[in-house]
Amino acid sequence: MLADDLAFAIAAALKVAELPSPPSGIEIVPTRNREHGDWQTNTALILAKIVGAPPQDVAAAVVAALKAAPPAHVERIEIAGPGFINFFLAPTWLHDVLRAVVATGPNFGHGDAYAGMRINLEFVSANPTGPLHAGGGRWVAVGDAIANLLAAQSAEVHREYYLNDAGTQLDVFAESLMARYRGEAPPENGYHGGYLVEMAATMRSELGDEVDETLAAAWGYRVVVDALRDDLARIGVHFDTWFSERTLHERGDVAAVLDELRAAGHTFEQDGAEWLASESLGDQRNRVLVRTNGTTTYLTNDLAYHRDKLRRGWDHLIDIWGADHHGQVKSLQVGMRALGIGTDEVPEPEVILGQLVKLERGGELVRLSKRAGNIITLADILDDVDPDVARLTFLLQSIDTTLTFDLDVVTSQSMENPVYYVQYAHARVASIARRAAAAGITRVPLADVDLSVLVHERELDLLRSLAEYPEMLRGAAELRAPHRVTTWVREFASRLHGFYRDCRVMTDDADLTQARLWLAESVRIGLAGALGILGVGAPDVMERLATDEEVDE
RNA sequence: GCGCUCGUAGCUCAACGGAUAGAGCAUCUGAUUACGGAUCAGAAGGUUGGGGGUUCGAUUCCCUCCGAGCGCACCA
Repeated sequence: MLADDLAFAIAAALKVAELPSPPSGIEIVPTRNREHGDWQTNTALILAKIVGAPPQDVAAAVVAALKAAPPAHVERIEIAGPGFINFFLAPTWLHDVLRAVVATGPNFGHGDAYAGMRINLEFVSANPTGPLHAGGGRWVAVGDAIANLLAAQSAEVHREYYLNDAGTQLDVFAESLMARYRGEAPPENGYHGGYLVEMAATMRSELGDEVDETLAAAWGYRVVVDALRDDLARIGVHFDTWFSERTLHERGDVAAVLDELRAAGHTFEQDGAEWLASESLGDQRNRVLVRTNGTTTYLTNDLAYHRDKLRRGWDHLIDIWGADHHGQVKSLQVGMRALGIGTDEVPEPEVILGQLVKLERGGELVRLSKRAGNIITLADILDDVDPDVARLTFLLQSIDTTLTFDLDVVTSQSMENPVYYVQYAHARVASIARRAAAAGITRVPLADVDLSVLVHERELDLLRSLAEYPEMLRGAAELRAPHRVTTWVREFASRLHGFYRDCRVMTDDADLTQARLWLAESVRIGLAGALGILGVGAPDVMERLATDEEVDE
């Protein structure tokens, strides 16, 4: 790609100018402002400090050497601002981009930043005590997209769901289910959701009138897990492993972890409980490992769980958690360190924290609590909107920001969702191809097409977006920021719509038609690729909106 | 009180430490005998919460203050 050519040329120029090769911090990137050319580098600004010369002088020396052996496509090189070196390129460099997109196909933009890395990505992992709530959809969409991003950088990615099926929450759940089964109200601290009433009725019809608590717990657990799986399937997310916490207890993994922590001298007894001396390791405070009643805490079990993931061969562990769990991050990492994990070879678990979702309806905040029972589930959302709409809505903004999910806007006014804007772009491109085929116009091999006719700003903008796509994907993967893909694809779709408006593909000019058909094909690849990362469909046709008149009839 | 995260246009949000901070919505003004108008073009809108600091350069990094969300269990 061009960036490599420029980097190579700059490195060579530095040698000629007898300047040191710069350390990290140099960038060779597309300009944001067209007036500054097509690509820019801050090489001279970085080097100036090292060699103790004015940036302008350093830039002048580099540019002189560059001009002696200009990289391909470069028409003009300028020094501007505090010492930027700006490259003005012939449009031919973008025609190369088009060829690269078509040659690579669906995997265009993918990289190898994480080649050889075996990543276990755990996300959602909602307690099996009820249906997924609407806000949890954020982790479904974000987790799946991050998995796609990592895989696009050649990592082997394993999607995992952790079922907390051994704790007291499940007991409380079973008690609540039994209470409903007997026609009573759930216990004070139990689950009051209406779904338990329905479940209890189903249980009675399936299992009869002689159900005891043990049977109810087993049956309820199975039903809830099946429901979780179904909801996830509806939105198109598949987990490779559903890991049961019970396994850890049954196999003795939890006991083994405790023994190791004791042997390493990281535990102590106090107030009848056994503690992890985590404060001395950097945690906010010490944490209980074994309660007074002899049972282990969530932390102890989680340590055993994460170590199991490593033992299963995953060398990089990533958890996606809601911000309400941020207090546990340090405990987990410090605990793993106490187990001797968290070395240079084996990094400690990485935790991606995401801010919570705020649900609104009619401008009013909707308070959600699985226990209180006033839940709005992900299934409720999917009853009203297409999974694509739900997914993109969750992927519109950075996970560092609180997401306000307005149920009225997303459902009743769903046509305003940007997903349609982007999908429409894809449908338009597909439509062009259909029209061409219907008119008997077929694309000749790309090698035989003269792309130099693609000089319209609309055309070049599309190709510029495609040129930036690989670097955008890499950055989104590294930052675990799928919303960057959303931002990119919205911009790209906007450029397609602009192109569509100003540039007719099929004209009497056969050469131009061929070039634009191939441009359309490269755009299709880019749109489909980005939407694929996001887990959003790229339809060839879209149902026409009903007009007001049609609605009236 | 302590900790984590956040604060950008009227609203919702973008912006690898880079040049003149960008989109959408809302507001105003325009565009369609053509490949799907679910579209496009333009205008207006900003002291990036306040104040310091580092840097050639700060929305971005550091300190401090203000404000918001979330944590601070022998629940998960």
